[in-house]
Amino acid sequence: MKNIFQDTGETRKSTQAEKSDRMRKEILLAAISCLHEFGYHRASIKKITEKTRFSQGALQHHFPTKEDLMVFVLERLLAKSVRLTLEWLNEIGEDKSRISELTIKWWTNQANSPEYLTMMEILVAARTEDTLRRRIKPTFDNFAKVTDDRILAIFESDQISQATARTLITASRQMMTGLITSDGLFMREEDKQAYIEHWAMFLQQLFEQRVQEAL
Amino acid sequence: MKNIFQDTGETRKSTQAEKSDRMRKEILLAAISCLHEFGYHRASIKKITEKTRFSQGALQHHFPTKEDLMVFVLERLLAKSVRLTLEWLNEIGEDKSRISELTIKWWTNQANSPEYLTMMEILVAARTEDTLRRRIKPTFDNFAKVTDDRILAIFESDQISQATARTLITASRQMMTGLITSDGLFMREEDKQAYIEHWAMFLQQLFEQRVQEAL
DNA sequence: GAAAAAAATACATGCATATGGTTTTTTTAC
DNA sequence: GTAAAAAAACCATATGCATGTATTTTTTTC
Repeated sequence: MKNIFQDTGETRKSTQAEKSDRMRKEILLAAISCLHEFGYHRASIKKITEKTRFSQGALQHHFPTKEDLMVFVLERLLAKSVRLTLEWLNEIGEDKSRISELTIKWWTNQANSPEYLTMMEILVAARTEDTLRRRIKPTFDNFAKVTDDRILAIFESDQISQATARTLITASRQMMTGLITSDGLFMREEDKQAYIEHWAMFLQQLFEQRVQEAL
Repeated sequence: MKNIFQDTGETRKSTQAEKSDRMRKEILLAAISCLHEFGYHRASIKKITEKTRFSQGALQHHFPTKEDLMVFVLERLLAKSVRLTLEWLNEIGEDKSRISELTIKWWTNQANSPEYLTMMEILVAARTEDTLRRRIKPTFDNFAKVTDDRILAIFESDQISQATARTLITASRQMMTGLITSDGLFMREEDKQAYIEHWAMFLQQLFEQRVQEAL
């Protein structure tokens, strides 16, 4: 809990809360690293602990169960993803001729990153872990709603229909998800990059209704 | 191994080989069921065994390690998927006005099936399990090559370029993969269906170069 | 009926989660 | 400033499960 006396004029910071925050941050980074390296089930509490300066007991003081930690990790990662995605959508709204460039950027900065893979690991596990799935559902519903609203707002008075814009943007994200979790496993990095670039160019032309030349 | 005496005139069948085959088939079904229900890591040898009429020792006589079994399951599933996908591509080649209908069919019969989810479970696990990944790589490379060749052949002399056709078809598959493993976790079945139908209609119009009206 | 293969049984090993109690550090109150 | 209280961190361990091995029994094949 934050120090509620912070704005009473006192210069003294809440050391305990600070330490706690720093520890949770360090645990978060260690957990992401392990999930990315070992996958959900082989990312054990022990391995995560070993990547921090702390003991297993200390970690389990903050997160009594592994599921608690995983929910925390997913919420943090998804919050960041929401922020970046909204910024990204705003950039598209400002200048729709940059869709191609921005799609490639989203791939490079988001989809093709350890953090995104980490989210996928947790999500895939959540399919078969009922309580985990129930706990992260609200976070995800919020992500879906917030981004969806923004897409609708951005393409409100556009040539392209809102439904089409939504389908294309959603399809792009899902496609990249598929590309990192399965199809991309055996592809070379440069082939994935080339594929994304082709897709991005294609999207640009669709949004500009110049598809005749594209085909 | 098949009985090499089958065509010597003897009516007696190779009982042992037959039993062995039937057993592997039963194990395959049990493994798919467990992978679908529990995910890769919680689908234990014990649980799989309990879904068959056999003992754990019997199963481990056929598949000494869990990885051996997983490789077998993936190879069988992927072989079936290759067969269905080639049939599907042929249908598209025969009548390109059915792309919309056939895309929905591929979703219903393939992507949105327990077998496909099972493959995804193994694939996601393979990202972080090095030896498993190495063992299934050839199978996957073959899938990629065979389907790619067929796509190129089908769109050889088409209005739409081969590269574009390949990108769209690959994107469709990757998108569906993303839809079942992550994005779709919290979507209602009918919303996923509606989404796919919109995408399918969209694809159809792209392939027929009537995108102007679609937007 | 003997040899080989398949199937069942029992078990050893290792790891992962989570729990209980203990020590240390930090905060609060006098 | 110091003592009590609370929080954080640590340590040891119980419990359970999963994999894989070794041995025995049954079935099949020749």
